[in-house]
Amino acid sequence: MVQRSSTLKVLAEHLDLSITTVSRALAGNPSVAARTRERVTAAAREFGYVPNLAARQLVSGRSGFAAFVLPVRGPSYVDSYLGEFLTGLGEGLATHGVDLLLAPVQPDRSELAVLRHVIESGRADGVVVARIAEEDERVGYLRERRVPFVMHGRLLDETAPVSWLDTDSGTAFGEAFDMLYELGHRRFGLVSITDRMTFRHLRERGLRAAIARRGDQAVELEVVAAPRFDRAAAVAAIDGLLHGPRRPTAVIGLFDELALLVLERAAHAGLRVPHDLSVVGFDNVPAAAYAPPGLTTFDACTRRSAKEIGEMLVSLVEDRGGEPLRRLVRPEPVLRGSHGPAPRSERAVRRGRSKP
Amino acid sequence: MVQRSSTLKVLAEHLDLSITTVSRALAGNPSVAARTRERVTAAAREFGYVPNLAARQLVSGRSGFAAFVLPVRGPSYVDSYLGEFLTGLGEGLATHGVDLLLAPVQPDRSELAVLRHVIESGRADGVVVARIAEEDERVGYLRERRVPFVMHGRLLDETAPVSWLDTDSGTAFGEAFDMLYELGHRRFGLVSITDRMTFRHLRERGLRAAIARRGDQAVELEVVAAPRFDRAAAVAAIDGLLHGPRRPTAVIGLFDELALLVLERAAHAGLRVPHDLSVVGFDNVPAAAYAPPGLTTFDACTRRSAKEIGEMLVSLVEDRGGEPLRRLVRPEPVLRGSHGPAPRSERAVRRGRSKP
DNA sequence: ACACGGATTGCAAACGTTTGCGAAGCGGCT
DNA sequence: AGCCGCTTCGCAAACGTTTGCAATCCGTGT
Repeated sequence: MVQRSSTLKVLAEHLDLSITTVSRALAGNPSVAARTRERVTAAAREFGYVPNLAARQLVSGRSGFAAFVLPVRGPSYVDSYLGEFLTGLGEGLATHGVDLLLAPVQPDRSELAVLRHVIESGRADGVVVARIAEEDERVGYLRERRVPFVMHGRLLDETAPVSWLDTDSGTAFGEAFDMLYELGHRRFGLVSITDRMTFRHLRERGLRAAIARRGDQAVELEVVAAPRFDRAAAVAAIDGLLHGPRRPTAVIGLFDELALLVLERAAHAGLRVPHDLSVVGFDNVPAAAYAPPGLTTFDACTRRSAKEIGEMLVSLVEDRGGEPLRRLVRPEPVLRGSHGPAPRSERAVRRGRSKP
Repeated sequence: MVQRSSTLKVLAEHLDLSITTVSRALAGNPSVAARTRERVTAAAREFGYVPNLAARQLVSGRSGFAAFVLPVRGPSYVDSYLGEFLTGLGEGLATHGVDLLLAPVQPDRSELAVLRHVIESGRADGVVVARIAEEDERVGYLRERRVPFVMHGRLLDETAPVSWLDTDSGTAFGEAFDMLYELGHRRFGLVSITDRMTFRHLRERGLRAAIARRGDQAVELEVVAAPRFDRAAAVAAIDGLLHGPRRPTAVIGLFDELALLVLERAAHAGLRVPHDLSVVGFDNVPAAAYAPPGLTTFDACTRRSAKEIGEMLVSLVEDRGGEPLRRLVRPEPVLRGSHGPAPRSERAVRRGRSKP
């Protein structure tokens, strides 16, 4: 074991004081004389005293940890989400002296089992949960167990008394549609996923709501989907969309990774972006800036969001039983080169059809 | 506080046994009767008992944590390093039941101070350190304090008895040179950083060694550098290289971020890659695949490396005082479109000059 | 002289484990 | 009957804190 650092007992003996007084002096308790406090703090500094946090936790019941369960990921991914998220979370927690507990999930265990262990063993005071599924057993457990937690993302049930921060991607998808509609597009494609994540639902809903608001019967929307991390299936779905009978002039990816794939398949099919096809994504991953002609997308502000999530969690842990906290952050549109006016021919066709 | 989960005391009372026996039964101690052990495990399962780890740590002296200090980062970066690294680390630690402690550094504190606190407070049994500087105070502290730790990267002093895993980027840079030389390139540029990180040194050295091995006086190398996260300075340095009197035909970036910037500035200067200029990077960040014509680079295998680092750290913590562990992983070349034969004109000029 | 009150300090319990050592029970042997 | 040894279990200390309560000291007012 690492050579133990100085303890209260050592300090107390050296100062000829009781452990109690030393403890109180360091805690800034006003009942200890100013002179004594000075002696104690001086000695503590000299001895390099740092309190043992396990011991403190045992009596205080607080661990000073916020937990995050490390998602199990496929072999590879074009995604800086995790790094940005954890960086932000760290920023949000740092100011309150809270550390981050990253619990990896062993191959044979479920994410819920890991979460349970972290909580029941008293390792963490609060939890942050990302990638919310429509039926999320983790959320169910945390609520029942009355553990302070904050979700990155929302539940479908808006009335549930839970704390969350979400990027308003529904509205963003609506904005994307409006922008593309103004540019003359009428035939839309959406590349989605089959996984039952709430964000899929919210984004599709946002898009459909915007379409409905417009009230233009000429607007068409074709939705294709593939399992989240199944690249081959996504390629097949996108190719189906691009080579279908009524190829859309504008395709929206549920997130950048899919939109980038659309860019790739479009190039492969000889389609020029944005001349023949407009493409819009969501997230603003780094690669979006590099893929020609530059992917138009929305910045999810992951890092900033995570920072706020950290702060929310801290305040949740401090005053238990308070009202749940909610926060909707507005994603920033990032206009690059992958969107443009609908192809002339299409516009002509449309006009032709709309006045027969 | 979170409602406490069941304790040994509760179990003991319920089973009419002593705490000692219950503890031993759950630990699989053979001195408890088989029948008793069964009763205990059954009750433990029924009560959902999970041992309090703070209490266990207090007596065992082990926290079950590996610590990683969250680097403070600039406002943005094209980098998936952190996410991949932590994912891999999690994988390496998970099988041994070790959790990851991510310590964020408060704005007014140094990274070393955070590390000190984590260690002295007994929060972690071991540490992993990345981004090794030539003079690294963190490493100095950990060695002196005899804390088990593993570095991602190396010290310049090869003889120091410390554990590390590093990607052999020096050799990779040599390979890059050899490949480009075979393609006819003779005038090389290296875009480096001014920060005194050991990997800068190793990569430059690897490149220079390969040049020396070749023993061709016609080979030229111009090195430019900028502070690590200063994009404007990097742009200026690269532009200087590209518009200098003896523009290189091949430019190597110390890492992908710089190589991608070279691609950008080359396009800006009207240079075609790889026709007029070859560019090679290192790391294989996701964006490298998207930036046209595809950045030729080396895969740093971050995730796999991190997994091994996790395993190394675990074995280091288990048997203290063992020999330091070292591991050099060979980076995979990823050949894409950004390298090619040296421009014809250049080759002609070279031939002309070499036989006057 | 005595009581009182405020300032300062210490005692001891508690948090939930692990573990060295001793005790009890019991069967078999002499 | 007495002893031994094995199996099974419990007592109590220890890990390093925090904290309610009591103790001490000292000065002041009556």
